[in-house]
Amino acid sequence: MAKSPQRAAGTHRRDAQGTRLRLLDAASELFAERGYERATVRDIADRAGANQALLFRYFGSKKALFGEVMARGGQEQLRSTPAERLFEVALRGMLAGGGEDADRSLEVCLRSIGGSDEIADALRGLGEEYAEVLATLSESDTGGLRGDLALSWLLGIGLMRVVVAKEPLASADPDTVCSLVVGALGGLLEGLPTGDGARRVGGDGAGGKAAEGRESGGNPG
Amino acid sequence: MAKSPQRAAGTHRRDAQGTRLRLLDAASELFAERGYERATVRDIADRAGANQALLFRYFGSKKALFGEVMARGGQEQLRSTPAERLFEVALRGMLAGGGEDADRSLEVCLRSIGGSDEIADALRGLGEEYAEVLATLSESDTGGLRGDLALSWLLGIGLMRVVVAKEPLASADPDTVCSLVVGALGGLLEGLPTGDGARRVGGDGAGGKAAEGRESGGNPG
DNA sequence: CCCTTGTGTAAGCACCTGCTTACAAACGTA
DNA sequence: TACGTTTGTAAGCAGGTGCTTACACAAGGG
Repeated sequence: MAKSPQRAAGTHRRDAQGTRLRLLDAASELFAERGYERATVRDIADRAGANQALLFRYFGSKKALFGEVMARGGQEQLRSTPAERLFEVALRGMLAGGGEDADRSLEVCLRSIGGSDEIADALRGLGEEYAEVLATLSESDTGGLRGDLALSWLLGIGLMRVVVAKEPLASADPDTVCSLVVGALGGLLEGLPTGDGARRVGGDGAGGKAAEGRESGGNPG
Repeated sequence: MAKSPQRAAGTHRRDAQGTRLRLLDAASELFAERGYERATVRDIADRAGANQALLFRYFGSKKALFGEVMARGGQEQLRSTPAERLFEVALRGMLAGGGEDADRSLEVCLRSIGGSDEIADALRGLGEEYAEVLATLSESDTGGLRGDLALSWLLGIGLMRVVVAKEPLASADPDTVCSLVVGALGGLLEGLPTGDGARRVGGDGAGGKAAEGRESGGNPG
């Protein structure tokens, strides 16, 4: 997987850029799977099929490698998505789980929380950018707080679903989850559209009625 | 603080129960402050004013100590609080932060997430009980999922406020936060009352209007 | 007094961590 | 071929971890 094609068997071709990239990919995977602390440089180098000394030659330290991993992914989604769709896109990305080239930055953060203060700083930095965009969806003077609360829910859902694997959330249908969350969040961020998946909510009882109540209540836009 | 009173200066009285309790308290504090991994047995023993060998004599292993810490606190709140008030009580407890004898179990979980799979199991176990109660607040067939989503928000808020310290959420007024969250959550858990703090939401814009829309929409009780 | 039992203590063990160093093998060039 | 540079490798270092062991002190009883 993700192995350089011009790699003969037995003999090692010298390809600095290639091994650097393989190290970056392996680090991205392992950070997402185990978090910063539990992903050791030996494991990362092993998965990349490289020696750990190369890791330090190319990146200097484990923390610097973590920084490059976080800087690589994560922010394209943030900039290529319009504000009113950012929440649903991020939520769906998290619900879809670790696909081939999915953005696992949030997952990395979630699993690395306890690691060190610098990791918390990194998550705060990424959170600033998301929350800042989300805050624009409310015209209230508590817009910043509302953006934080929306982001909190996003991360909390990722926490329970991806990290803790709590049922029934862990294997719930992404459409259903997205619908419930986006519907309830309409009360916080009035600029949030109901979106694609926010319409069909499987078979729902009285709760769905309340969500629809917000819709019929009129979207002040 | 929390030191046995019959402890003379200089001379050490032999009090197994006392040191056991001091170890338990120190562990509770340090697990909450740093999470499971970063709280070392040496630090715990030091804070308790005891030798780390005693820690292993009394508890067997670090994981067993963690288990006793988690088992001690945490569940009284769960059982002494009626379902429809559980969310707000837990949220307010988390917003209030680590008071004297506050229940920091959730905080411990949040900071220990990445630690090991057993820690995730512990959090899942605690989450089961909370989500199970919250699920009773919806009569929908997606009640379990709704309970999980509410719990996710609770933990996400704790994550961003206590661990990440993201502003403006970190220093936001608990009443305001509680009001916004409980209001928005009314769309998910129709059995959730607006509660004490869910009424006065400072100066709010159109978002509050939507929340009121749910109220006037009628609570199908 | 000696002896046994329970409590507290220091030193150490085996292992793992991030990181470094000395060296071998593959190139490019002359 | 011979040389220097770049890439890859194995071994090791200093420090920290959970946990153990050997031992010193305080009781209580004969």
